[in-house]
Amino acid sequence: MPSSNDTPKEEPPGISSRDQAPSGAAPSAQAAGRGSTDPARPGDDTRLALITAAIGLFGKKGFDATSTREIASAANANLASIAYHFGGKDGLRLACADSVAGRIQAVVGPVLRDFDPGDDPALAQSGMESVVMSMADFLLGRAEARDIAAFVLSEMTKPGVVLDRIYEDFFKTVHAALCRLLGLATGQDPESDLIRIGTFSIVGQVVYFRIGHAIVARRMGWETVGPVEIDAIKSVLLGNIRAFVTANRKTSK
Amino acid sequence: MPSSNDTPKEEPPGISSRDQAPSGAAPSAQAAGRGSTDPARPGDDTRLALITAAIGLFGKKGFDATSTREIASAANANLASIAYHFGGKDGLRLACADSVAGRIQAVVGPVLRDFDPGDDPALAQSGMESVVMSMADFLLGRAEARDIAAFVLSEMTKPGVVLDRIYEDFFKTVHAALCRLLGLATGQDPESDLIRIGTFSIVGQVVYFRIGHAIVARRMGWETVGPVEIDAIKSVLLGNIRAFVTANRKTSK
DNA sequence: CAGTATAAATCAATCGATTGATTAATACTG
DNA sequence: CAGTATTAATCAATCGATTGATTTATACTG
Repeated sequence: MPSSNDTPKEEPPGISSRDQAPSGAAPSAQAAGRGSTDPARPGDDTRLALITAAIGLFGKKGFDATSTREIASAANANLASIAYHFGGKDGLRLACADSVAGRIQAVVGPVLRDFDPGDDPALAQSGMESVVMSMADFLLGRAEARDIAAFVLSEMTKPGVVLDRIYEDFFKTVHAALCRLLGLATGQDPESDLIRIGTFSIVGQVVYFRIGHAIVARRMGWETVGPVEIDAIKSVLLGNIRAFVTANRKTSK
Repeated sequence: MPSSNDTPKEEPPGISSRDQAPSGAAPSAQAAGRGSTDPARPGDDTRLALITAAIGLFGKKGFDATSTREIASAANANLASIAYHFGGKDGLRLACADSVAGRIQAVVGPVLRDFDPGDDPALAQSGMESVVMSMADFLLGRAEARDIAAFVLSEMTKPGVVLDRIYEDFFKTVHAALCRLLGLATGQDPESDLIRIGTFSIVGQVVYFRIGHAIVARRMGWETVGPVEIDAIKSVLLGNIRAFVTANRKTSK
């Protein structure tokens, strides 16, 4: 038995590198539902169940308020499986960040990539509007999205590895794409302070209605935030986007 | 030993009712720095130190991630003093909410109360603008305000007694006052959905730049968020307010 | 295909450390 | 001295992590 046992034991899978989308042109079916064909390793069930349960609990109660026993119980898994699959609670948090970033990227990525406004400002504006409206639907509407959003937002305030990853994988790309649209719609430089900050101010509104939805609902006299209430919010958001474009449209010169 | 020991023990001071601003026309010096004159009970030093330390730690690390020992140590107080003064960790959280609500109310309350735009839309708009600009300065600028804001925002997501109190003491009043101004500026009904949601969308932008300041700074290439960067944000926010008023101004009719 | 060896994954049980809370004794103050 | 306030010490409970054993799935061999 050698004494220089530097590596912990036998390196459980996926504690140091990314877990999903392992290589460049990987089979995209891995992150999705249930790959019954090829790369369905037996432990992936537990992996996914743990991540799903953790995102929900982290979003609802916060990271520190959620115990590993709670997560394992919600995922119908054993307590030790967290350490086995993710190296520990922090590894699970990171895996949740990857999962969230990957899922959102899978939804919003193709839309932003395939949508080419050319040089048509009106088309760019309508693209911007539809993206923001989709964001609002996602953040305010679906119950599963609430957990994801709450998890991301809880990680947004505290700097760390999770924030780095979410930023690189999601925020940077999406924000830059939106700046392209808004810049084209207004005729401004997409990377100007006005457009970059303006884009933040627009998406910030959507985010706020998720964070403060309890306060908003109370002030509005809403018992729940259903489709009708979401439409009311979206109506104002849409007006704000158009007001921004109108107010900041560069005169032809 | 009696068996029907319903009341916990001997009811330490201030676990059930409000502690600060006990009556209506209370001396406003109590919440402020150091009342060396009259109602300075000996234990108030520890009380205030605990609340201050707790707000800072709750804001920075979150409620659940902050231990009572950490708070007591930061406040140079004994661990048991938390239970003595506030009945427990949850009581301290509630006292923090009271303190925050009281302090903000003391700052923003008189401004909103004494400012009477009459029926001048232009005056109402400039009032709205200055209030939002002050909010931005407070939330983005001062370091002490960051803890307060972070504490409030961390409590905003999870319903509970703290949220109730903050809402009643702060959000409801301020939001209604802002709606008056925005309604007058646009000529719309201050309690219409448009104005109420629109007001949320405006203050939501300010809040977002506090929550997402790490992401914003990274995307903008800012190393720190100093006065220059705050001015850049405020410039866009000001433009958004004016764009909202312009876009939603009711034609005289 | 049968039989064995290896690896991956799950399991119950337990570890030391830390949590919030509580106690009894002491110090301060008017 | 009486009441308020602070202190050190201790409580049961729970935390994240780890262990060794066990089960399950895959690979190898003849």
